[in-house]
Amino acid sequence: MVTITDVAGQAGVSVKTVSRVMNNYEHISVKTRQKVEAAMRELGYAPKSMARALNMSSSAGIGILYGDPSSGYQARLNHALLKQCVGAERFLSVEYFDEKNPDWIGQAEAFLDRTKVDDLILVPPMCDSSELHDLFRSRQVNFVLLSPSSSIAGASAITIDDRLASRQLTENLIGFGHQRIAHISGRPDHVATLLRRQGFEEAMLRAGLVVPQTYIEEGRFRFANAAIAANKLLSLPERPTAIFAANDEMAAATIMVANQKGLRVPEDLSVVGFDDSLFAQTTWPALTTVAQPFEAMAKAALDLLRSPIGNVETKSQTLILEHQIIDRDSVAHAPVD
Amino acid sequence: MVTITDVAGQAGVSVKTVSRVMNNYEHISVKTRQKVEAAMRELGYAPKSMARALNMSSSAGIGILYGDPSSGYQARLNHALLKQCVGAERFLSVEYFDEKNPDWIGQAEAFLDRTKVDDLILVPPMCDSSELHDLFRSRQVNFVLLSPSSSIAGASAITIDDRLASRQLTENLIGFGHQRIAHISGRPDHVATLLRRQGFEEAMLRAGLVVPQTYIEEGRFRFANAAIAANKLLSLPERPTAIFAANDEMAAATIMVANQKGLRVPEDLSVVGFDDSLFAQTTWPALTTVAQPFEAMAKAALDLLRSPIGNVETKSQTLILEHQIIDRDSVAHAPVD
DNA sequence: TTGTATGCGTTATCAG
DNA sequence: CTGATAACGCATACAA
Repeated sequence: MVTITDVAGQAGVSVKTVSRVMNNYEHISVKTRQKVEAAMRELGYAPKSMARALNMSSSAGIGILYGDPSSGYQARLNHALLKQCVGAERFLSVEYFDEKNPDWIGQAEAFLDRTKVDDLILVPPMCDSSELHDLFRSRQVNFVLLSPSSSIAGASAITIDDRLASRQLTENLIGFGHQRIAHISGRPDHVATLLRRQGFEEAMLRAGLVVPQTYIEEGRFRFANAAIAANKLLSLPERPTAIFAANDEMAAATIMVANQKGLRVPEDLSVVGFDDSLFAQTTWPALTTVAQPFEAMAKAALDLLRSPIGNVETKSQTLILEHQIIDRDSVAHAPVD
Repeated sequence: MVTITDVAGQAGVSVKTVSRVMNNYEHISVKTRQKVEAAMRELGYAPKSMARALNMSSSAGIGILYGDPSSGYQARLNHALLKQCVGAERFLSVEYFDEKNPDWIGQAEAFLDRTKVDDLILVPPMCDSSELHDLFRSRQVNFVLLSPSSSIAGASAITIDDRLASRQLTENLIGFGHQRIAHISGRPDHVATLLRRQGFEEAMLRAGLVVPQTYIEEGRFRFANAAIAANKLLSLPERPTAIFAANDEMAAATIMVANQKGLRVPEDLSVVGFDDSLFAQTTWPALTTVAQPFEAMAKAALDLLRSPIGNVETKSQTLILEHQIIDRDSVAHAPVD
């Protein structure tokens, strides 16, 4: 096992200097830094989080409470976080948080006691519980919210602009000449649902396009519900030429229904989704959608967490990260009647 | 923060004695033990796992190295493992293992040094590297293999019977009167690919059914490749009435292609997949497939790990867990010509 | 800009 | 059966 002392020896410097390099201290000569970094590489040195945690009197762990085990969102977020953690010499304590168990506080306390993490990342729906916020504050643990419903005073949050993204996606469709655009929305109890729908309507309004009542159907973010919704939409006398589904899973359902009805995508019907999930690439044609910047979110989360909680009056910022519209093959010019 | 020293002071004994009590050592007087336990309770003492790990150079962590971040397999496995860990007072150290970085040994050593786990769970493709096995053995870390290519001497493994499952799935199809059954296989470098194909052929052989060369296409486990394969299959003069895809993703592609060609599933074409992944439930009709027993696998893995490595001659068992055929809606009686 | 000495909370050694 | 003291690997006053 190679320790910091070995590296110091190899580089011909003291352990403290090596420590400085690792924690990228300010005042250090470039030459020394390079020497140390070379030594670390040669020896294949990896700092031990345990030892480090010991004298920093806080575990290097970052806790993350997730609720929905089946969501690809979580898997991708974890992956991004994991990669960041390696670079930051930290580790992830992932915890399944049973949403159905009403005693959220109890679950959270048990988790804290067990893992001793003092940094937490909260995703929906846990990120919206003020009881949880209070608990964490009283126990002095830092936390950042990912895509919370609303910004919480005194808590940092990271999100993307769902509404803007949806508007852009819709404008994209409009740019292709579409005028009859329908929307399949998500679960009514989810903020993103509202935001995405608003973005859609905003784009339509700006373009002077009308959205008939019948052009908005609820899909609850689920494949099965969306299939029913798409069926209704595509059976309308004035059939839409494009459908914006509030997530990829529902967009996939839409494509499938279109196929069943003998409609070609994108020639007869353009479809866009949201999330850039696995579905977006495993559907044919591949889906035009919007990607959340998981890597950036993970990095931002770690950065936000790094700044110590300090005084309660601490500046708590809400970061709005840039999303990305992914153009693939599910959109084409509106068919001429 | 209350430390072992505080407890020692309160109980009027030495720190070592407290340590002994915590690790329930043999030779200790009942009276002393009670004194110490009382002190621990009064002070609300909780041992710091970090300090312990530092000294013992081993943590309560279970390491798991995963390669493919996009696989739903990993997410489901992690979830199952996580739930088991909570009950067992252990924790999971999930690590992304860059398959493309050729220095597997280096990566693994760094991980071991950093986390000090001495229990490891290996999934494909890492589970098949004998270099890795040697490393772990030399460092005295326990490991269990999940679905390895072949059983490794001196290593415990957990798997399901891919061949049997495939045979049953195929027999299921045959039971519905299908005779012209085609197969879309996986990546040629993956064992499961071979096993699943063998199971398929075995069932056909037993039923006295022939499998023309043209009825086997390679899909590489990927949606896009499978779509091409399905297209070929469904364009054959003697079109198959059923297709067994070696995983759900490819089965989903098959259904999509069928739809595009105006074929109804399952009326005109029956389709089965493998894995019971997200795709199985988000395809229409829902897929008949085989489910891996993730919960049982996780439990078995922890059990196997619990038994100490002890002597090298230790019994290393290979557990073959029961899979489950999930009957959904993608299979129907063969159409009459 | 860099090095020396000390401590973090726990377990292990080896003596009593 | 029990206790003083040295590790474990790293960070940080304090000094140079």
